[in-house]
Order: sequence, then C-alpha cells, then structure tokens
Amino acid sequence: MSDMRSTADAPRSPGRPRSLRADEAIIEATLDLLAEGSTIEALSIEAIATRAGVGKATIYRRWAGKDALLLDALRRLKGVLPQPAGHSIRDDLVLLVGAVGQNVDPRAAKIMPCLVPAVNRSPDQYQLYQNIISPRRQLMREVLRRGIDEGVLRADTDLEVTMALLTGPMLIQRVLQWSPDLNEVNLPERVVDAVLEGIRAR
Amino acid sequence: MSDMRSTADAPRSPGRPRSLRADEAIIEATLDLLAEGSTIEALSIEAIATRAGVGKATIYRRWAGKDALLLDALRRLKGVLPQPAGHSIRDDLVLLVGAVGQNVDPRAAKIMPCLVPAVNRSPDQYQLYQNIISPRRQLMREVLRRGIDEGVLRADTDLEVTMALLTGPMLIQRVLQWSPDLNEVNLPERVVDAVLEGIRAR
DNA sequence: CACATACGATACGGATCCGTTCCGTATCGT
DNA sequence: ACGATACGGAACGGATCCGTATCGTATGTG
Repeated sequence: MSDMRSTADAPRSPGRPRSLRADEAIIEATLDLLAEGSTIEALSIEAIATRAGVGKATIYRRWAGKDALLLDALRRLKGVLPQPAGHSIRDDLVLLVGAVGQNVDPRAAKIMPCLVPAVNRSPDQYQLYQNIISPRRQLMREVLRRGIDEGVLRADTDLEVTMALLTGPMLIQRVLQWSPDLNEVNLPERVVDAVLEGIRAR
Repeated sequence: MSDMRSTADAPRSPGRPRSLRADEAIIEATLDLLAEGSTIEALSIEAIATRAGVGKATIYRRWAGKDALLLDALRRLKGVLPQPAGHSIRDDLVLLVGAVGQNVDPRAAKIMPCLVPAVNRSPDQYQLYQNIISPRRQLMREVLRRGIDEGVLRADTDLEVTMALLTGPMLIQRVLQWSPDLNEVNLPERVVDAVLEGIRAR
C-alpha cells in the first residue's frame, strides 16, 4: 500500500537517513489543508510541500503521488474506539451514537465531507472508509446483541437496520447539517430514546 | 441570481436571438458530466462546452462563471414532490422515505455525493440545498402531524428528530453506501416500521 | 439590402499544478 | 576524510484550465 519505508527496519543504510520530522510535517500539512476546506482534488502537492516547509522532491521520495499520500494521511484519522461501559444498553448506545463521525482528531469532522465524493469513486478510498467504520459498527452490533440477550431489546430486532437508524441521523447532521433545527449536542440521546421506544401510540 | 435573460420577455432585440438549443445543451452537458462522476471543481467550462457542442464564448455570454452555471443547472434537479395518498400514515411515510435522494432525474442520485463538500463551503449552495429539501421536509412533517392528530402517533413525538430518524438511514445508504449489508429496496419499509414500533422489548 | 447580434471555432496570455532534475548543503556509516 | 543519501529550494517542460478576443458564418429586424 504505502511507499513509506523510511522508518521501517533497515539495518543498513549507506547515506543520510530520512527525516522523521519531514514525514510528520507532510502528513500534518495534508490533514490541515483538508480540514481547512480543501477538497481532495483541489489539494496540490505544491501546497502541501509549502505548508510542511518541505521540498516537493522530499514528498515524491516517499510517496508515488497524491493518492498514496492521501491514503496514508487518512489512516491517521482512524482514532480510538469508544469504550462502552457495559452497564446500561441505552447509555452505551448514546455513547456510540455520539461518537459517530467523531474522533480524537478534531479535524476529522471537517475532513469527512470532503471525502464523500472520493469514497464513491475510488475503491481504495471506499475500502479505507469501510476499514475505519466497520470496527465501530461491530461495537454497536455487540451492544445491540447484548441488549437482546438481556431481554432489553426485542429478539426479532434487525441489527443492520437498527444500526443505520442510530447512525444515519447523526451522520447527516454532522456531515450535511441536514436540518438547522436539530441540536447536535442532545441528538444522540434523543435518537437512542426514539429508536428504543418507537413513535406509535399505545 | 442567474444571468439568463435569453428567453425572457424582450420585445425588441436587434440582432440574432440566442439559441434555446444552446441553453438546453449547456445545462444538460453540465448535469451529464456531474453524473458521470466529475466533482464540482474538476468540472471545467471547456469540457462542458465540448460536450455541449458549443463554443466557450456561448457559455460566457450567458453565465458569469462556473458557479452561476452550476447553480442554474442544479436547480433543474429539484424534481417534483411525491404525493402521499393520505390513507395510511405508515404507507405515506414509506413513500416519503423511499423518495429521499430520489428525483425524476436519475442523474440526481449520482450527483448528490459530489455536492456534499460544496454544500459545506458555499452559502449559495447550502441555500440551494435547503431550498430543495425543505418542501420535502415540510411534507413529511405534515404527515407526522396528521399521525398525531389521528392518534396513530404519540402526541409528544419530536417531529424534527423523527424526520432525521426516517431520512438519515436512507441518505447515508444512498449517498455513502454506508453498509454493504443493507438492501436499498426494502429499506424504507424497514426503517418506517422500526421507527414506528421501536426496538425495546415489551 | 443593411445592420445587429449570436453562433462554433480557434487562439491567446496568464495562472496553476504535475513530476523531474539539478543545485549547494546537511547528516549518516565506514 | 569519504561516499552515499537526504535535505530545502529553485527551475524546468508539459499539461490543463481560465476568461477574453477575434475569426468567418448564420439568423434575426427594419
């Protein structure tokens, strides 16, 4: 995948080793520019190099081109998985729903919309996207299954649809600002409660 | 907004009138290129002109630049509102949920993802987006309110959250292909039923 | 017919970016 | 010290696109 072998195990290297600072600066510059609103194709190697305080050659020495660099940079955004407490199904779901589109890196939320077109066009990017979200999906699936086992949720609950039900509202609001009338802060709670109780009168 | 005055009421026009075919061809070429996967900024006036079989000057005679042309072209995608039958609340919701991200123009579904970054960056585009979806939101809101009036839905239902609950899953699946395990065809039904009944055991 | 304007086509100068190549310098192993 | 490699910086040829201008031609009005 990556052409980055600069930091790998290389017992012998005749000349000057590659700068770790440069590696870091290039990746950081890439993410910064994306977070500032640059779309993927508006992003230029020259801009990245300037922002990183690095020569273009230094970038091309490490990556084959923009795509390879981008894949490496985006991997950095994966972040850590949230940790459900395991006591209350509802609270665990609220935690997971609140974590949708959230990461340790605050730039992630701003970068995500810029990737939507790419995800649909490039199989590599789609794969990367699925790699990032599938552990989170798995986590939510386990909480739901636990809910069924504990008898809190109905046994015939469709897990995949339920996950889309929990994730969708959060995602369209964070990525699209779908409705100006929704409060992003308490949305996770409201979504989870609505999904749990349903809206049919009874 | 638009510089298109070619077809407007112009009682006197000394020279040769503007070609209506050119107007149409330019708009169609723009939508075609977007539907084929070109993102907004990858879209070039030159490509549009070539595709439309038109000189660049013919485009610049009508629009000030790419942005103005795009706004006019996207307005074409608005499509017609779905018409709820008004009998069953559930069936009306299934219809509306199924219409999320759907239009008379089949290109709309492919174009939408390309617009996500622009919607977050350009106030004009965000406004256009809201103008397109707000009538549909209103329609759904009315159906939900009818449900409350008829006693089918609980009186304390939060309409805005419910609409996000119904729309979100459809949108992330159509735009992002969020989960490979979801069937887009019966998703509207499943979503509506899940939202109606909830998943809590009782 | 004369006139005004639009048409498609082509060319232009300017800008941006690509990926490569070359500087002179810096930093490693031997 | 020396060879090897990396560094930041600068320049390159080629490509694409912008927005404008200018062809000769087509199509309207009076």
